[in-house]
Amino acid sequence: MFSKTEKIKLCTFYTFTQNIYLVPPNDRFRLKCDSMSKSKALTLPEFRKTHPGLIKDHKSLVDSYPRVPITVDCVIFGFDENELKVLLIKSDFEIYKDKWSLLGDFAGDNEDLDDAAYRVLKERTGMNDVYLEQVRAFSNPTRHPGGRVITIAYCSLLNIQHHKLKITENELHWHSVNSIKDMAFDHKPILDACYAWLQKRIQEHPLGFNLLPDKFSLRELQNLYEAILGIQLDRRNFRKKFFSMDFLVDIDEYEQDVPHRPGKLYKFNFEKYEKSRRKWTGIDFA
Amino acid sequence: MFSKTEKIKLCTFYTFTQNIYLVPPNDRFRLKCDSMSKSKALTLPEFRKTHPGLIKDHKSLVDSYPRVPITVDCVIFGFDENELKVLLIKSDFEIYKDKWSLLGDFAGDNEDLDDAAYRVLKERTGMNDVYLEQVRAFSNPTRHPGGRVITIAYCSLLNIQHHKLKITENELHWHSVNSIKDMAFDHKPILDACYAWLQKRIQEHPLGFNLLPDKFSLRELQNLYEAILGIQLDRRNFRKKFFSMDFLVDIDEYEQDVPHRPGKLYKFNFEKYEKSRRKWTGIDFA
DNA sequence: TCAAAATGTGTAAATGTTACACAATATAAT
DNA sequence: ATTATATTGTGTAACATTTACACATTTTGA
Repeated sequence: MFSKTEKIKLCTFYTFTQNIYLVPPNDRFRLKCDSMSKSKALTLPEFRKTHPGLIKDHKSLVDSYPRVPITVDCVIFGFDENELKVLLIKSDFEIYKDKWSLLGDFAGDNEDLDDAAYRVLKERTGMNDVYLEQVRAFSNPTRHPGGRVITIAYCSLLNIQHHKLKITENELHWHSVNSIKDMAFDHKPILDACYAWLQKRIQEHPLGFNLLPDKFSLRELQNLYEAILGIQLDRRNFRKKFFSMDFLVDIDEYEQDVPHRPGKLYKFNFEKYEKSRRKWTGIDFA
Repeated sequence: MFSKTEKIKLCTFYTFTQNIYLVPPNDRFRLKCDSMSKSKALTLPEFRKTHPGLIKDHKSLVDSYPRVPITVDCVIFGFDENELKVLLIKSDFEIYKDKWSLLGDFAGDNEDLDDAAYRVLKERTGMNDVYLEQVRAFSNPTRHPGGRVITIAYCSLLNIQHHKLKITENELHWHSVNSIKDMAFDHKPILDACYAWLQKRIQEHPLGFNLLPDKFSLRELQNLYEAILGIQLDRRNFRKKFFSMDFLVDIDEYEQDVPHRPGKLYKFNFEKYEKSRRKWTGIDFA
């Protein structure tokens, strides 16, 4: 990873450590043995004791594992009217009538979860070149009224204006993230987790560009950051910062149909970014 | 989350954005439709067309989902002899003879994944007050020779010297993280992912204290950071930084049995940290 | 008593962040 | 055409943080 003798700027290190927080071991991360639900199946150590011969047969071991229905749920974010939006669908379930739920589906028998999430995206939006990243698993045994289902949450970012975007089903709607009160299943906490994840991520990685058109003005970029982070930023400092990163390409075009002086349009230079990324010594947010 | 009108220091924001990187949509996050494995089961949209009546019955819907064996795998880190260590076990499987694997077990029928991971920790180490956090799911259909198994990776940090730590099974051993070449299953990439996760995390959160004894010297703390990040840090600046955070409690004790001037010992003040955390406006790495 | 090894401490230079104001440019209304 | 309106585009000084760096002190062990 890093050579032991290589020095890095403490700056980066410090800036992060200064914001350090810790979840005390007795709080969020406490042992939950007391409240643990008991499984009928043998644990692996038990299995090894009771089936000393079987352990070498990995197929029969796997066959002995309990099996759980697995779904993926996609939190699909878009940016429109200076608001962060999320694509939701009217719940299929009677008990969640009038509630909205995330776009999800079960994982196929031999399907990688990333593939399943891409499949959901493709089926629902028609788009196939979309930012997608796994966030985390939600596994509360009572999270689904139809029985035990584990879901893996994915966060997706797309340009709501993209010409390929086709929301055909009329039960699909974009919702302003801040206006959503409750949802079907545990989808509200899942959305919250993905939103918090996004807020953190766009400060470390230039994910935000996935929400914008190919060409964008700095005002749009700033609006995006302000909307997602829920803060206001100084225009001059914002511009200074992004220009100093030197990944914006001036394409010598201007906004059109705005009732004021039009701003310049830029593209994000992925290639340059990728190259310069490798040069960075020091801490690397891989 | 944040009030729209509330201003935050751009400082924090900038420091992060300057290290922004982006995974181009055509690379790591490209659509994988072409390589997708086909599932025999109907997808949810298909199901809704072919079973318009059934959709309201959530139990039969869930029953129609494919079921997958789920495991948790714990990457248990410790710190000893100025090296980051990980607790591994000799593989149970003939085909992985002489290879090491992570500590894992399947998830019980109605067991939350966090509970399953805590259970593994308790069974293997005897400890129950341990830092544990989910990292992510690994779901490659061919990752397990015994058939399709999805695993959720957890990262755990514990004090290797803790009096409650009891490694009873003699097939368990601590390994220097940097010395591990290959492992059973896909456990090496899982370990790598958790190590990268940890490197990032200890710069944002004071997780590192979980690896140290209750009382520690600043030299130990610095050794910890240097070992995990693989870098060297300036001693004076390191001390200055941690003192300025003001979460270290001087307990007026000193190292013993060291062949040189003994250093002062400190504790980490969790409570003070928790309190001051709430005061922070601006970006919050929740 | 001395050598060895580590602890403990402060400051100046460099860098990064913040706060802030006014001219320039386009549209819309008159 | 002229003017009002709205927004873009730009620089600098004060402040805060980070970095680089050296020597006296304390203990052990020879």
